[in-house]
Amino acid sequence: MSNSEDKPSPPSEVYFRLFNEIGIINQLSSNRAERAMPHGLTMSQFGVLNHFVRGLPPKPPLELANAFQVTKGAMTNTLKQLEGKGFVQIVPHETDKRSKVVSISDKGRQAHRDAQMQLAAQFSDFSSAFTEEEIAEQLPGLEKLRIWLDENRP
Amino acid sequence: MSNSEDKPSPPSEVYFRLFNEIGIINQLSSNRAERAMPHGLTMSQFGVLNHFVRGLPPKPPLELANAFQVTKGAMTNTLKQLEGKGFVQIVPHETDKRSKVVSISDKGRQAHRDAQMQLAAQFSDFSSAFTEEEIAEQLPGLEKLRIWLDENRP
DNA sequence: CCAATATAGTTTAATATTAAACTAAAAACA
DNA sequence: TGTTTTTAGTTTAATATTAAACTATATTGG
Repeated sequence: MSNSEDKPSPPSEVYFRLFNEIGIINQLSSNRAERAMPHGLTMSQFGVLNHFVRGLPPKPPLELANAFQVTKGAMTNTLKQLEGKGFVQIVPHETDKRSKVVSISDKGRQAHRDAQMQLAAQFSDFSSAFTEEEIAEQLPGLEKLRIWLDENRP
Repeated sequence: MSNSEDKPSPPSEVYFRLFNEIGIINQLSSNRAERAMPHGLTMSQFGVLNHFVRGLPPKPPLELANAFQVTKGAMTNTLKQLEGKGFVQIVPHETDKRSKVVSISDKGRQAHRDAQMQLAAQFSDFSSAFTEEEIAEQLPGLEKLRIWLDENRP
């Protein structure tokens, strides 16, 4: 819809198109994913559950904020919601009284499983349309971009 | 940061990682781009200017909302800002009195040029790190994804 | 040891966005 | 033709997010 012209591009055009495509894919896929979320989870909340489900150890809110590249205030809000639903525990840090430690609860793990089921259903047509190999081919290039952008934040 | 484990993935894991990588790249690149924006432009506002600068003809707000996949209300807001800055004109539709027609102004074209300059500067280190060929290789795969997701919105 | 500075988390005000209600005009249809 | 239903745009209330101010604790450096 937005643009499919074949004009000879000025040099920087290729970079622009890269981020444009990625932006559109992100919007379309996020829209899909959000519709699938159970338990009134937002994508931000799901992201936190996912983080811990992947085996990463309990950690303070600030580390989570950094990992997800949001402000401390945003993470305060996200964690408040998750705690309210009983999906995470938040306890004082043992030695540093300024800090806290967040960990996932059994209820949180179950909610994450539910969410994964819904996601799989919501994206079943997608996974029929694209083979795993086809997708896997894209990953290294994207990872390289992601790593560079992460390590060279302005 | 978020995850670099090498466990044997369950089938759907590849798809998940695809959208995860894309989400992170989008966030990092949007962050960069937003910092570069002059004239108090948001990315949404820049998107509208960019649309018209690419030679697309004047069109009603609803078509813009659809093109950018935002609600009519969001587009009302974006256009109000752009009109306030004098970067677009909004006139009544000739025949359909419910509708309006949006077009870019000379001031809007200049603002877009300014923005492009700033963007080029903000991403100069990126374009040093990745050749055009390298990026161009990624585009067809991404386009295919974008087109499928666009044509198969749930 | 104490004062200055840095850090973790919360709160506040502002903003962009969405879904839904609303208004006005056009299209369908009977 | 006149009534019903769609459609274009705006407005409203709710929410997620950010930047900045603020509080409490930790660290650093005389």
